Amino acid sequence: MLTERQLMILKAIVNDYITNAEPVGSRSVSKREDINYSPATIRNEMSDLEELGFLEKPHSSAGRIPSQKGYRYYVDHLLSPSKLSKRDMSDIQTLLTNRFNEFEQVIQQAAKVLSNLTSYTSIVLGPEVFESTLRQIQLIPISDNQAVVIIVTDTGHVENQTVHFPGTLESAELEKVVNILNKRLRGVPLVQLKEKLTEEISSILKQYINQYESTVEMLLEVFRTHQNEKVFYGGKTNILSQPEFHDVERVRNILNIFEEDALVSKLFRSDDHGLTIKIGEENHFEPFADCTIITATYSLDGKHMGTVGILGPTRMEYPRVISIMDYLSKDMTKLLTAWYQKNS
Amino acid sequence: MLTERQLMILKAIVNDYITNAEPVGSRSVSKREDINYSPATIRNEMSDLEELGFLEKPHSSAGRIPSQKGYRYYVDHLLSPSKLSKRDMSDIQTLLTNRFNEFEQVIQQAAKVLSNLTSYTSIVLGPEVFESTLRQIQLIPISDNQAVVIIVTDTGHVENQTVHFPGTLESAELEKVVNILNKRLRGVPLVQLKEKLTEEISSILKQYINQYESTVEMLLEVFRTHQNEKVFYGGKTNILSQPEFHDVERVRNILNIFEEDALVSKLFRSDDHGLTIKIGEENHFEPFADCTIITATYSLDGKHMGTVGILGPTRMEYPRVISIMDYLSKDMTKLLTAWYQKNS
DNA sequence: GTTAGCACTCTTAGATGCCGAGTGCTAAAT
DNA sequence: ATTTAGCACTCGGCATCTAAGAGTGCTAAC
Repeated sequence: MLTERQLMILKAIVNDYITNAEPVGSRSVSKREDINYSPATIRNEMSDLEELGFLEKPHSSAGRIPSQKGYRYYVDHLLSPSKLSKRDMSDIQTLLTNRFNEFEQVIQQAAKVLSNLTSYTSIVLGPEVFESTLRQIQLIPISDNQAVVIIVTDTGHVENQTVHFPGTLESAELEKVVNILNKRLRGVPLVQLKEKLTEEISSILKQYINQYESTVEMLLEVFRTHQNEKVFYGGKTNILSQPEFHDVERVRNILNIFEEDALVSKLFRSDDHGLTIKIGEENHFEPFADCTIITATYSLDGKHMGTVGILGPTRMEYPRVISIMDYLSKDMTKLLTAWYQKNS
Repeated sequence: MLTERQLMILKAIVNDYITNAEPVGSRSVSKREDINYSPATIRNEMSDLEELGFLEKPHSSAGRIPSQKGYRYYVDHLLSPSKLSKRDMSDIQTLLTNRFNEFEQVIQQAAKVLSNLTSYTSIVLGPEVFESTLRQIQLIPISDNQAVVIIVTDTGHVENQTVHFPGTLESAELEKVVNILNKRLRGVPLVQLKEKLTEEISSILKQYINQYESTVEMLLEVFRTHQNEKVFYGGKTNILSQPEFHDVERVRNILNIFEEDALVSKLFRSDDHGLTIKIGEENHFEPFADCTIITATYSLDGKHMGTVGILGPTRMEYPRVISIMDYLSKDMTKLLTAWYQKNS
């Protein structure tokens, strides 16, 4: 168990290191207003804190920096959540009062605001596909042998896809197909579409449609392509302005990750409601060994919808970022609810 | 006018510098098999070439490196186009034999192949909006007050957009609107849609549709949002592996540009048929002051469609990149033509 | 016209030494 | 029993110096 004084010192060191990015020495700790001990006393405590694993030394005659365990303890027990500044709040509000037609625009905006406010990199995941269900499906022929399939989900997400198309299918038949699909598939989760198609629909289609085989094949093709949830970024290169990421090689590794949306989506998805903080190796991902990821979820009727995330150095402005993320994710939930009521 | 020998030397220096990224000295030039002069002679010639502006010295006792003018001369007069290796050709072919439904998939793939083969960053611009015309427009209501508008262009590009929608419009009326639009707007360049709508269509709609005002407004909204041509990237971070871009600040400037598709599209668009090479300041864009951009266009029936581009250091493997770009752009044209014939 | 020779320049890498920040320990002060 | 002052010690960072090496430019000889 840490003593009161050790807590004060640990907190002081983390705060100091977060803002200055430089090892903190005993002298500078002892100079703080709320701490009235001599450097020597601080030194002894720091030595103990190091032994306990909360601090570490870059080298023998430097100050101390927080270890991963130190950050973790700080986040769990020491952190005093900062009040959002008026400015920050109004920035977020501005974003959310913008007119928008598609929910994606909000998500996009959210990513932008988040990275601007924090100067870290933001990642916002759109509604997760496997959660959403089909609201409507449409087939529009655009040439002799091509058609566009439009899928609208219950979350208002619209997706289109061009497919090869049995040219011989007549428009009357086509309409029949669309009607059957809409009747039978409305409300079905996207991930189950394929299954449902083979099990139920295909036999029904057989009754009504001549070209049923090629039609089913086409639909399978549509449903197969696993529609990944979209990923939106803000401030991809912000990480470059952090002093600990001045090494080109390391930066490259991280930037490359952003090119693979599927991977990013896996790394950042969070299913916990509320805030999740993963520090350094807690991410279980080598390139993020000295990064912290903070995620929060936004939801609809208590149903988890998507994730907003921040990627920064472990030396992150935790209090500020946490407040911002909390505020933003809650506002997104509100906005989403309002939007959904209006358009459902 | 440069002498034969000066040409040889200039060429040798550029080639050497391109591969080794280090200033070239007189000794190493004189060691080349095709050059049989002593270092001293080479030195004199190099001194002359410097005076003429084709070479420069990083500092007084280093070798020479090509100046921008030197690269330009090299590209214009000295460059011997390299035969594509079997391997490269087959890589490109593989890409182009992939099945694909949308032309965008080819473009995406092209960007990937291009960056893989060259290890520079590739930028491929999709068909330019202001060139393409409307083939078909569709309106699909998806809720009481929302609809999806689908626009299909003559190039097979499909675009969807969600709009607010006068809820009172009945489906019979809706159909009428769609019919009128398709009849009147087919073949009209996308950029002229707005104009055409206000000048012609709106009065026609007035005759048939009750809710004509809000409908026109909605359509204007759709046509207003300038649908930017899409930009596809390959190897965004490749630039980081070039030794001349090991400075984080400069790299950041360049990477940030990639976040603004509109800007990239402006910088890389090329209207010339064939290959364009812009070296350093020829780009008239400060962050690209030591970059070379090579672009080539792909087309359809001789009509310019889009651009493939490469961004690398001025010290670029010109012969190889040029061959690859030439080959790829021609193949894309071929593929596009075939695809278009099949699907028009 | 070409080249060998040589003095000169300038970068780079290592070595050296010093400064300052910071520690750890001990012994004195509270 | 804490706390603190004092002091020796450590180590990175910085500036200075040196030697090596690569390359040039000039001159004089071929």
